[in-house]
Amino acid sequence: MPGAVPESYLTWVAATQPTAERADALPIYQSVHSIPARRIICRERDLHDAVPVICSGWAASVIMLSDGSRQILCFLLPGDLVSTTLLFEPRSHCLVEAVTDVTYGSFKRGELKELLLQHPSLFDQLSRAWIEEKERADQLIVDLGRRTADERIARLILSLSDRLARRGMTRVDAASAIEMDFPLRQHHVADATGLTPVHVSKVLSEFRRNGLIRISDRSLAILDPGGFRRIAHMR
Amino acid sequence: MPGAVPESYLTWVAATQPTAERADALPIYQSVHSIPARRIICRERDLHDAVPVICSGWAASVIMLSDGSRQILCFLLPGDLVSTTLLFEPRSHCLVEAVTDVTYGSFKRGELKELLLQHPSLFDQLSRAWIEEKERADQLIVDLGRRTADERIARLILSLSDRLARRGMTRVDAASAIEMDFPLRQHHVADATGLTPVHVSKVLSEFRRNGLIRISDRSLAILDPGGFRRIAHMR
DNA sequence: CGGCGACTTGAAACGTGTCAATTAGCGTGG
DNA sequence: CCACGCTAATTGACACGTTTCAAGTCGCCG
Repeated sequence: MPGAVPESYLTWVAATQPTAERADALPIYQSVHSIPARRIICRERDLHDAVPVICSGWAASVIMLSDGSRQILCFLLPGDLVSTTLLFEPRSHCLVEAVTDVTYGSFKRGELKELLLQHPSLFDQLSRAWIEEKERADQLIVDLGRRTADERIARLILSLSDRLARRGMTRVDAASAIEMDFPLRQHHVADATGLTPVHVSKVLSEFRRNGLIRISDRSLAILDPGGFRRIAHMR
Repeated sequence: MPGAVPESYLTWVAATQPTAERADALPIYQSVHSIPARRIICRERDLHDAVPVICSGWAASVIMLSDGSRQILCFLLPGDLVSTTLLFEPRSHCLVEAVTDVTYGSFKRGELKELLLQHPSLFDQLSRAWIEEKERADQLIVDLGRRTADERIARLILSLSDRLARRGMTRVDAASAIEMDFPLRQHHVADATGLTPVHVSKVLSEFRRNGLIRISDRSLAILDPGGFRRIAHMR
């Protein structure tokens, strides 16, 4: 069960339940919650003694500025810990917001900490989550600091499609186009890439005109993965 | 001894040496190294079984792009772990480069991991380092995504001055100007803020013209801390 | 039917990048 | 001692990418 999908919450459960009980009997979760789209899961400076893990749906961690502009730090997909720092301190330093309807489970921090010290495999898994979280943050820094709007947007889409693929949440069709659910509004893309919604619209239109992607009805297809990756990486 | 200076390597030593031995007898370090300015401390994809901690001097972790441009992820000051991810995996995903002459000590990862599990206080200290590293990365994301050149540069300077102040490495003069050593070249500032060296020069000149800062001989003074902070935060 | 949010499109403004010329400082070697 | 070449920094003119502003479409829901 574990292994192939490092970020899956099933993996978390498997690691904390070495007796191989079923994933749907989740005594490790303190509780499971449902949140409708656009609602806030936790506020910055809120205190929580529980660590949320996304079970279904998409969410975003966001930092708000005093002038009303927003920066999305990362999108949270099913299986993601909301933030590894929440394992160590109860205060979240950013807002977590549901993009779609979301369900999430919560670990009690205290219990988790004990388990952590007892189960080396869980410890390793946590380290991997930490490393991955940090590497994504660093990549975003490079994207925002040194890449054009086209590159930023293409890389956001590709990074999401890679993360979804690892969860088995993408389809590849006959023409080898990669298709996935894509619930983000253009303002989400703008907030994540440091651009304006207007410019995001222009870039996506350009991508569409060039036959690179197709977007319809909250789903996105990468029609030319090779060409799209080329746009994403090179200057 | 510990407490007040969370990032100081003295703190690290104190925590790993609860018998209160002197900091200059460092059996915990596998070794201590000296590196001249501009030289590389570790390369991306290098493997290391040791975790470096800066003892003196400034360094930078850098990501290089294929077109030759660079993004600095963070500056490393005395007492900083080069990266908390190195505690968990031997592969560094970015370049670490000495800005000034640097000395650094190395922990053996294996030994450190054992100590970590035995000493809860060391564990807490590590969590704090981790949280701080992540918060700085997230702030940089916001700066690069949502702030102007003036703001980015002012915030870089202020963040460095705050970190130095916590180490007792700043002076405050009669006119309450904050003074510090500032070994960065303008291209370092450019690589850290996602700007070009030319534009950095223009912004710094503007700051100087407005009496906000003074730069001379590798040292920087914030002449008007209030005004400077105002530029840094507000729109 | 009216209103609202998401998206599109075009024109103009603005911030930052690029290019080029110039100066200053510094270590090296003749 | 000076000439040389190097790197760092400065400055101005211009180009380019992105933002801002505005108007307009479309689909959806009350």
